[in-house]
Amino acid sequence: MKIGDLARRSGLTAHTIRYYERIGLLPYADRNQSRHRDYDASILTWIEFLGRLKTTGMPIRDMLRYAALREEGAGTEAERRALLEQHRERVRAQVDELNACLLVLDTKIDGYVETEQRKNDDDAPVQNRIRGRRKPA
Amino acid sequence: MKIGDLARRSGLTAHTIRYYERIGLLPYADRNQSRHRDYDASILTWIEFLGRLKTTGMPIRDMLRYAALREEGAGTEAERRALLEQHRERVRAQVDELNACLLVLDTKIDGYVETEQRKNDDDAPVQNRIRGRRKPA
DNA sequence: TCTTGACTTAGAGCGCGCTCGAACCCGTAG
DNA sequence: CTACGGGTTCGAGCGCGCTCTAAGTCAAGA
Repeated sequence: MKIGDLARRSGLTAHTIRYYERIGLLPYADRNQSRHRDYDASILTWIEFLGRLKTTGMPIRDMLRYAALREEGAGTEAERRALLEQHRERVRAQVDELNACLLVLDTKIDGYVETEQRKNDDDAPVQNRIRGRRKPA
Repeated sequence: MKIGDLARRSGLTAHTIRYYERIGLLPYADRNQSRHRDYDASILTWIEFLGRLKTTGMPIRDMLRYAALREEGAGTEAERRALLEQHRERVRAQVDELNACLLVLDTKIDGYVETEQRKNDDDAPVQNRIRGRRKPA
């Protein structure tokens, strides 16, 4: 598979794939006789996993640490596991924080909903004007 | 309240507070006779809300839009509400995505746990060597 | 009076994660 | 043969969100 194909299949750009290889996030790719990168489909699994790490906010320097352990191969599993477990805790905390923010957003939005309702009340005929908040019938 | 106090109470740096004022995220602050910014405690509520928007990944340009509507005052509630509702949907999607990533992380970590167990099996005395994966008794 | 320290402004600099441009090299279709 | 649509390397540039420096002002305490 050439870099363009991998780009299409991975969702990254060829530029980004080269960049990732340059910094060590992707292993140095085999080249064909034209010195073009020639990928095995298995790289897609790794790119997808990197995407998960990225989505969950892991900085590239941490991904690099993980990638380096992976390159080292057997014997680094315990450290890789520890890295992922730490990261998992951070992500869980992040989810909790986002959920807390969602509650605040809900409250704020409810406030605007009530503003809207008061506005509708003011527009309504006199016999419907009752003090305070109220659902339309 | 002076900028240093606000910094301590808000968790932002004085630099960042001035930066936020410069770009319009914070309203232009009143100055005392020494041209120093003099804040009312109510600004803390707004800063805290900005923090929520930031935590949930809203880019500054979008916060600016919301801040501008807020400055405009009455009559902009519907648009502010719409902004927040759109943002809430994005945050919900983000939470879903993170939870999906957490599942993947769990799976990956489980893989390493099993690697570790196999390693322990190999270290164990012969009578405990049973083929395949297995919990310690 | 003098020192200290927090404030002011304008503008430069930085770390991150790409993103792109320049100049060049191939292989294939017309 | 030539044009084109990929690929290559190296290095510069960019958008974001701060972060910091320089040079100066001001008020309060020793």
